[in-house]
Amino acid sequence: MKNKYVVIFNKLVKKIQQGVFSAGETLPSEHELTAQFDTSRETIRKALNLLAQNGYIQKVRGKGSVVLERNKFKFPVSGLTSFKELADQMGQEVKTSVHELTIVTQASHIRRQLGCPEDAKLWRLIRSREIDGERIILDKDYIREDLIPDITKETAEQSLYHYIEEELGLEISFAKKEIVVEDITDEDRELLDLNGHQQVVVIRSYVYLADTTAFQFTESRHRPDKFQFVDFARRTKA
Amino acid sequence: MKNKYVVIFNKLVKKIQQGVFSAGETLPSEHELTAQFDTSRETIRKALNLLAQNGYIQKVRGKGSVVLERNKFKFPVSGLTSFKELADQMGQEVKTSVHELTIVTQASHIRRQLGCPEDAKLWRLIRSREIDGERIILDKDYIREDLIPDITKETAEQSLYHYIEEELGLEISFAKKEIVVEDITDEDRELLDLNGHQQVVVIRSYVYLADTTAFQFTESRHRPDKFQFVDFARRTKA
DNA sequence: CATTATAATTTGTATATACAAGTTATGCAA
DNA sequence: TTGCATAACTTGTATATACAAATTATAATG
Repeated sequence: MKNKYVVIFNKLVKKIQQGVFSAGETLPSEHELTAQFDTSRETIRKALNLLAQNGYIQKVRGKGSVVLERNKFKFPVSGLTSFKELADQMGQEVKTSVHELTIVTQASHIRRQLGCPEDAKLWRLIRSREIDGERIILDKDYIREDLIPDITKETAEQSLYHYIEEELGLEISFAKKEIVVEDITDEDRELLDLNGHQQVVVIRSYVYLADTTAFQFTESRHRPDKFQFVDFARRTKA
Repeated sequence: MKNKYVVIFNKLVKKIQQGVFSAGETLPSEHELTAQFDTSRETIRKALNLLAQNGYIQKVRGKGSVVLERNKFKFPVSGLTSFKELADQMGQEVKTSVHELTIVTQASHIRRQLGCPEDAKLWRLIRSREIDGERIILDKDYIREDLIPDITKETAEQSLYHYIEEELGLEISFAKKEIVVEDITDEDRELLDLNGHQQVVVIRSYVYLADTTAFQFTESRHRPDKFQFVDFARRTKA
C-alpha cells in the first residue's frame, strides 16, 4: 500500500469508478499526471500500465489513455479473487455454510500436486454458498496445514483470504485455473439446490504464495444457470 | 517484432518451452541477462515482467526469477487467441465449415454494442468446428464491414485474425469475454453433434482494436463435455 | 475556404543511476 | 563445529534523459 505507483493506481481506479473520468474520455497526459502527483513519468507509467492490464484504460500512442467502458458484462469475475471479495463487490446477500472442516492425511494425489512434504497434513474444507435462498455453489478446499495452521469455523464462514493475508502476513500471488462442465455427484445432490440440473460448472484452482509454494487446491462447483465468468483479455504480441 | 524487450521475451519463452530452463530453476539474474543480451537492466525487466504476466515465471525478491510448472492444466486457453492459433498450439486436427457468410443490416442491438455508425453493415459469419470427426463448436461472428471489407469463404476457413493483422495491418488489442451455460437452440441441434446434451457453454466476446474501436462480436458455443477453459491469474494488490 | 506543411503534444522505447529490501554466501569468533 | 554478523548478490522502486512514433493543433499557402 505504500508503493507510489500502486497508490496512484488505486486513486485513479477510484476516480474512474466514481465517474470523474468517464468512458471514452482520455486521462490527463502522463506529463500532467507527473505534475499532479509530484513524481516522475516512469512512476506514472507504471500506474497506467496497471490500469491497462486490468481493463480500465487503453493507451493510444500520440493520443492518450482512453478510459474504457467497464460494464459490457458487469464485473470481471476472473482473476484471483476470493468469494467474499466478489460478493462484497456485487453487493449480493450471501450465506456461507461450513459442512466439513477436518484434517486429512490421505489425498496423496492432491499433496503431490501441491508439492508438499509426504507427512504434511491438509485441511479439508467444504462450504456451500447460498444466494437468494438457494444453495448454488459448493466449494471444496484442500489447504496445507503446515502453512495455514489454524482455521476455525468462523474464519471459514467469513474470509479465509483475509485471514491468510492480514493475520498470517502471507502473500497470495497467483493461481492456475481450469473451468469444465461435469456430471453431478451425490455430494452435489445433498448440499446444493440443483433444481433439476444434471451437470455443474467446475472451477479447479491451484493457488500459490509469492515464493511459489502452492498452499491451496480448490474445486468450486456451480449450478449452471447461475454461473457467469467475466474476463478481460489482452492479446500477447508474438 | 522489432522491440528489443519483446524479442528477448520471445527468446526466453522458447528456451523455457524447450526445457533449457526447467520448472523450479531460476533464470540467469537480471544482471547476467543484461550482459547476455547486451542491453540495459530495465529492458530485461520489461521482458521478465511479460514472462511473469503470462505465467512463465515468478519473480522473488532476493532470489531470482523462478520458472513455473506450466502443465498443471495443459495449455492456457484464456487470453485473446484465435481458434486457429489454439488448434495449432494443441496440435489437434480441426476442420472448419462455413455455414453462412453474409452482410446484414439489421441486428441493431449488436451494432449499438459495437458502437458503429447507424448505417454500417455487418458481416454475419457462422462456422462449425469439427474435431476427431465430431462437430463440437459453433462460432457465430458479427464483424464490422467498414473495417474489414473483404472476407472470403477461404479466409473464414483459414485464419481470420491472420488476415486482419497481416493483410489489413490492423492491431487486435483486447477483448471483453463472458462465459455462461445456456440451453441449446434449433441452430445448435442442426449444426452440432450434440450427442444428447441439452446445454452448451457459451463464450461471448467483444473484440477491440488498439484504437479502442470494437470490430467483432463473437458467440462461441461449445458442447459441454469437450469444453475446457484454462487460465493463469495474478492477484491484483489492493 | 480547403489543403498542405509544420509544430506541438502524447505515448513508446532504451538507457542510466541510486538506493531499498530480501536472500544467499562468506568469514569470523566462540 | 556452530552460531552470528557481515558482505555479496538479486530483485523492487524512484528518478532522469534522449529519442522515436503517432496524433493533434497550428500556421502557411494556394
